[in-house]
Amino acid sequence: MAISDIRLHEGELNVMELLWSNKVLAAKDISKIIKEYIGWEKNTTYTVIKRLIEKGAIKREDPGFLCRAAISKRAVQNIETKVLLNKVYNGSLSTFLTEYLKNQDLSRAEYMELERIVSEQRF
Amino acid sequence: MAISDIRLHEGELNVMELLWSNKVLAAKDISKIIKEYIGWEKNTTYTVIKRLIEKGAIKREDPGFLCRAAISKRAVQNIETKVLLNKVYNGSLSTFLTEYLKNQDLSRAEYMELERIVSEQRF
DNA sequence: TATTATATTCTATAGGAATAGAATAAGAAA
DNA sequence: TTTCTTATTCTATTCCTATAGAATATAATA
Repeated sequence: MAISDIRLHEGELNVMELLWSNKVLAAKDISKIIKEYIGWEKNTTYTVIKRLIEKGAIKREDPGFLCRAAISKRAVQNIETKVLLNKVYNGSLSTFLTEYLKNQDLSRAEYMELERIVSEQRF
Repeated sequence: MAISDIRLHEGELNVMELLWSNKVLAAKDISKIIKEYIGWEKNTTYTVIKRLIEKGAIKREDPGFLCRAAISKRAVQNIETKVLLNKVYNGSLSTFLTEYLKNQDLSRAEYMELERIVSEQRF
């Protein structure tokens, strides 16, 4: 599966977020952390980890059942964003901005923030 | 179900797009159009229409099994966008712009277009 | 009105996602 | 090395999506 085809959903992101901030984590520790913060039974976490490995989003290293992200957060952001743009904005970032901003009630300060972001990125 | 809870997926959007551009359409016509453009069997389309009615995205009017969108495209765009922002951008539009733009290789012209959009919306 | 065609509903299958119990394997402790 | 605990895998349930065949109802027409 090409990286650009890897789609992750809510549940899987819980695990990935941990890996994105921790480089490497043992499956058992992931399951403990998630048990604590999200409440999943360890089995649930293992099942999700398994699927993430199958999808190619996690690399498993042994011994220790160590998990390492095999896809960057940035890549996931890009994929998900493209999916959204294609889904309801005609695939276009401009359309997105035009339409979405219309519906938001941003303050003047927020607009200035956006302007700043756009112009900064330009360089 | 509150409108803001209505999430639509690809298949359902095929139908909704038709309704957003046509005000009212009979189910039978929707099924013909979709059969032609997407290839779905009429039964498939009817099943999807049924689900959309259950979800509250379509209002059915009889006689004639007329369908009318009960949720605007704008609303769907907003919902889906919020979902994306929450999913991978921390719920923040600024984060989205910052991160996403980093990964795009936009031309100078495209940036100017974005700047224009943002500053126009401001008024 | 009997027949045919079309519209509509019902039912069903396969697959993915969410969730976790049961079973087993491996490591720690006695 | 036996026992207990923890880690890991297997199996299963429910729910949703995608898809459409079969069945029925309705409308058109001969």
